Amino acid sequence: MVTRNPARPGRRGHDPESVLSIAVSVFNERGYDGTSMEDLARALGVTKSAIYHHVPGKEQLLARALDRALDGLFEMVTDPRAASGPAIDRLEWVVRQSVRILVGRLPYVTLLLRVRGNSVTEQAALERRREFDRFVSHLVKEAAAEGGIRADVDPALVTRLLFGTINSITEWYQPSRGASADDLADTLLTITFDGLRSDA
Amino acid sequence: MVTRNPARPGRRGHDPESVLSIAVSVFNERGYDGTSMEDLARALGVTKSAIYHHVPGKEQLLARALDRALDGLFEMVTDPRAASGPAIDRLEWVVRQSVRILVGRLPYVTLLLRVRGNSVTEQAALERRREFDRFVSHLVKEAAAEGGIRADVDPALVTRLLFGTINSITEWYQPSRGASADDLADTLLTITFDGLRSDA
DNA sequence: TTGTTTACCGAACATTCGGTCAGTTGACAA
DNA sequence: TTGTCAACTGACCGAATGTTCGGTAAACAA
Repeated sequence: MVTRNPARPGRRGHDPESVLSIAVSVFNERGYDGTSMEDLARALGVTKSAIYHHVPGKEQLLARALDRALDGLFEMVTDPRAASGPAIDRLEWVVRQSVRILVGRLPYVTLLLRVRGNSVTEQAALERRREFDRFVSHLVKEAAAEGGIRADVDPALVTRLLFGTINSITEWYQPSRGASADDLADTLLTITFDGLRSDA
Repeated sequence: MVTRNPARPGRRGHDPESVLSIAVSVFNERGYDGTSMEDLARALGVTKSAIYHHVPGKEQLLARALDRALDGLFEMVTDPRAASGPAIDRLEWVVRQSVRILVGRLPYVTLLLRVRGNSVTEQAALERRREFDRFVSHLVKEAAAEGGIRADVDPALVTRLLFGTINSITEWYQPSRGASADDLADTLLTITFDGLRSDA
């Protein structure tokens, strides 16, 4: 049996992992459709054809990246901390955890949020994402029913705006500069749960 | 002098305006780079070459659409209602007005928010958008300095999250179903200014 | 009926696209 | 030194891309 050797023989250079991570960063700069295999090759410092030695093709590159984002989100759905306790507390945990995943897997989540369903790969990712949205939406409804969040706003609308706020982080966040994931989550929860206005 | 006659002679069919509006809706479905001139032709019910009778090319179509969104935003910057009074009130007005423009020019603003700078056209649009962001950012700083919004959060971060929330509306809003622009702005302001939590 | 204006078609264009393949290069182990 | 394995090159393919152009069809005015 051939086990993958970490220090394998042969020429050293790229492997599927490094190709993926560089490809995703280019996808996020120029957009998936706006990125050619030539663009990727240039960013990798190799020829176009070399990419096919590591990865079956462009769309597989996208599929692997999207799975990486979605797998993170679905770990949350099955976590016991999302299943018991007051809904408002579970919602807070899900929000905080979402920010953590978004920051921890920033390039992959960024790519996911820009998918529009142009291929079967993208449509499958969209469907998984919708499933996550339903999970969160249900949680917000519970929090509203338990009186944890204000009763004068539509829970479905709250869900959209709340996760719109979270997802917008991908538009500007840079891991090097700025706050950590936890600090960011703190600020976001303060604003969304207690409001911007002073006093209140 | 030749004035453009509204009921002009000749074969009736598309004009630059109808081409633009249909093109933008296709751009938003498939993404600008993911849309071919064939796609546009199919949506218009004509041949590829017919499009060039109305519009100089694909990129000009994008440029005109982006200007339509940006012109709306900059009308706000020069409005006297954004220049006098307590900063918190001006901020509230700008937020409400932003939602109105976003809803009123939904397809154009949606397109603008997805631009990443792949061409000079896109770069120019990004620069105008950054200028608008600076205007809003300054307003939030004023509101913080005047004590209108809470002092324990970074104004720059507040700006990003606040407009992240607003811009996320483009991800789901459908003019036919759901709330009007003003109702939507009311809910958004309630949540962002007073918070989700009940009581408070 | 004729002339003018506008909208459009169909064929072709140069270029770029994602992808294939046979062969070469370089690092390590034996 | 030789063999092996992975990484890579360069030439190439068919299809799709945005755009051009010469000619045509339809609506209106005269």
